[in-house]
Amino acid sequence: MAGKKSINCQESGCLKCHGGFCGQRVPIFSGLKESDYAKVAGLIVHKDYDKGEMIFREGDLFPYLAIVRTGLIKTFKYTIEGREQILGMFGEGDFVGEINLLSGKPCSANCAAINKTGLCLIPRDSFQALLKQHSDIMFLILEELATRVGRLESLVQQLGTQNADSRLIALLIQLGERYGKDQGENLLVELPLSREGLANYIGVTRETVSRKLNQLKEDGLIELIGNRKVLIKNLVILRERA
Amino acid sequence: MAGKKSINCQESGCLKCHGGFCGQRVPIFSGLKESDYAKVAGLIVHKDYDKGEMIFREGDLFPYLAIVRTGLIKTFKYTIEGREQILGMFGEGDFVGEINLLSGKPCSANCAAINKTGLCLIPRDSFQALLKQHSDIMFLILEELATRVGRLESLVQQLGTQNADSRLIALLIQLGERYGKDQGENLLVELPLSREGLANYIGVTRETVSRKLNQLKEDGLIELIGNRKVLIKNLVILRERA
DNA sequence: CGCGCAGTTGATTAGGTTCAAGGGATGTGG
DNA sequence: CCACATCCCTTGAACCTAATCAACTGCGCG
Repeated sequence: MAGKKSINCQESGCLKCHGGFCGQRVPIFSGLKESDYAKVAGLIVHKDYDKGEMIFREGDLFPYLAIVRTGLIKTFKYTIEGREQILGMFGEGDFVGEINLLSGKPCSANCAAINKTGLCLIPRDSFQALLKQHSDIMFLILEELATRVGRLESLVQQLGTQNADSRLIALLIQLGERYGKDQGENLLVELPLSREGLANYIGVTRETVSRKLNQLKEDGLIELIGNRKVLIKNLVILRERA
Repeated sequence: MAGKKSINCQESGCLKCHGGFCGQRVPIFSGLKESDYAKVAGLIVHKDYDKGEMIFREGDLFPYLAIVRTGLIKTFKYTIEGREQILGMFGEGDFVGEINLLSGKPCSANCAAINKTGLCLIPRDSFQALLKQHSDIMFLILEELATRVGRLESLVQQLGTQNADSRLIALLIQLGERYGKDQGENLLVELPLSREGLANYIGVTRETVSRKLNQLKEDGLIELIGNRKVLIKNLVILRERA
C-alpha cells in the first residue's frame, strides 16, 4: 500500500492510470500519441480528498494542473457577508488550477471536494514544458477556458435575476442538463449538492430553497425523492416559469 | 475620406494604425516583430460605433477578434426578468470575440458601445492562421482569458452578496482602481456608466443606486460631482463598510 | 428658452432573510 | 436489528430591505 491519502505513481509511470482513467479519458490529452502520453503519465501524482476537504484556498500558490479522476469538486468565494458563493463544479475529466499554470499567480478562488474525490496532479513546470511542445493542448485549454467564461457569464446572468424562483428553476434545469437521466416523460436529477449547496450556488438562503422547492412540488412541476433527487415532471412549463 | 462609419485600411496595410494605436499598443501583439506586425496590420478592418450601438448579439456569429481602438464597450446578458446584466467592460487595448475565434461558436453574450467607439476587427480565419504561427500570442490570449475568468468570478462574488450597499461599494472601489485618479488624499473616479448602468452592473435598480450613493455622501465617505464623477474621500472606511 | 432625459425622492408593497423550533433521514455502535 | 445521535431539511412568524410606482427636479442640449 502506498499510503491512505496520497498515492504517488511517479516510478511506475502511473500504470494505474495508463489505459485507465486519467489521461486518454481527459479531453485535453485526447490528442496525444501513446509515447507522449506515457511521458505525461510519468509526471502525474495522485491525491485523494475526503468530502468537504479543501484542495486549495484563494491566495494560495497551487503549482499543479489538477484533473478530477473520480468524484466532484467545487470552486467558491466568500461573499462580503461571509456566505459561500459557489462559482463552478467540476467532475470527472475536468480540470482546475489553470490560472497559476501560466502566470504563477495565486489562486483566485477556493476549491474543495464536494464528495470523496481523487485528483491527478501535474506539476506546473512539467506541464508548461508539455504545453510548449504541444500547441494543440494549449488550444484545447483555450477552448475549455472559453466555455468556462461562458458558464460564469450564465451564472452572473442568473445571480442578476432578482426573482428567487427564477434562479432556482434555472439551476434545476442546468443540473438536469448535466446530471439528469431520462425516465420516460420525466427527468430524474441526482443533486450533487445539499439544500445549502444549492442555496450557495444561486445566492439565497437554504430556507428559501426549501420553500421554493416545495412550492414547485405542490404545483406539480417536480417531485422530491429523498433529499438528493428531484424528478422534473414538466420541463416545458418549468422553463416557462423561470 | 473612406466613409463615415467604416474605414477599411486593407489596401494601405493600415498605415493609420501602424505606428499608431492598434497593434503595438495592444498587449497581445506586443511581442510581434515589425515584419509580422505588418502582416497583421494588413488584415485589420476599422469600424466605428455610436454610443449605445450594438456590436454583436447573443447567438450571432461574429467572425472577428475585435480590439478596442478608442472608446469603451460592454458585454451583457438579459436577465430572466428582462433587465440588462452587464458582464464586463472593455477599454482601449482590450479585445472581445475570442470565443468564436476558436470554435466558431455563436456569441455567448451581447456587446454594445458605451461611448463612441472605434474597433479594429481581425477576421477569424486570418487570426487563426496567425495563432498557429505564433504560439506566444496564444499564450497571451490564454492569460487574458484567465484574468477574465478571475473578473467574472469576482462579479459572481459581488452579485452573491445580498446587501446592496456592499455591492455598490465594491463596484465603486473597483471602478476607482481602474479609472480613479489620485487627488491628494482623495480618489477621483470618472464613472464610465450612468446610474442605470451602475445598477445593471450590480443587479439592483437605478433608484437604489441613487439612494445608496446619496447615503454614502451624507456619511461623508464620497462626494458626488455632477452625474459622472465621484470623489472617494475615505477609501479605508469605505472598504470596511463593504 | 423650453424640451427631454437622467437622476432624485417619497410612499407603498412584496419578497426573502432572519430567528426559532420541530421533523426526518442517515449512519454508527451496541 | 434497533436505539441513538447527528445532520439536514422543513415550517412558521416577524422583520426588513430593496423593488415598485409615481411624482418631481435639474441638468444638458437643440
